[in-house]
Amino acid sequence: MPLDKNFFTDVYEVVRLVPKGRVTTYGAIAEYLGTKSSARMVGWAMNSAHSTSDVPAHRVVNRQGLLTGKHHFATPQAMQQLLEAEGIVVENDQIQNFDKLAWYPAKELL
DNA sequence: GACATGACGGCAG
DNA sequence: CCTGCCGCCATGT
Repeated sequence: MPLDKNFFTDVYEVVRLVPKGRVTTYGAIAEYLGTKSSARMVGWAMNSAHSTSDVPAHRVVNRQGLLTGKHHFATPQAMQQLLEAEGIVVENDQIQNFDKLAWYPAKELL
């Protein structure tokens, strides 16, 4: 069990801090961590987050507000269902009012 | 050890 | 406006 997952841990923490009914993006998290160029790593961290029940990965979407990672959930519907359960409107895997729901740790959590 | 891929994003053409 | 490539780091084959 490598403990060098400080990066991952940071990602989990930020995602966990996302207010209910809000969503964040891979780029936002990456930028907050200083590795904005490595947005992919954030996604990879989410992959690991799958084992962590404390990480609401469903609140993490890409820059377009598109549920790109829904396929990685237990079921492709789980992500959208969870989002809708929080009051977020999702249509065709696309979050509506994404610009309003977007939560940027580097800005909001400033 | 090298090549290909991945829950992304930005820039160039 | 749309398409394509590169960068970034880690993992799998």
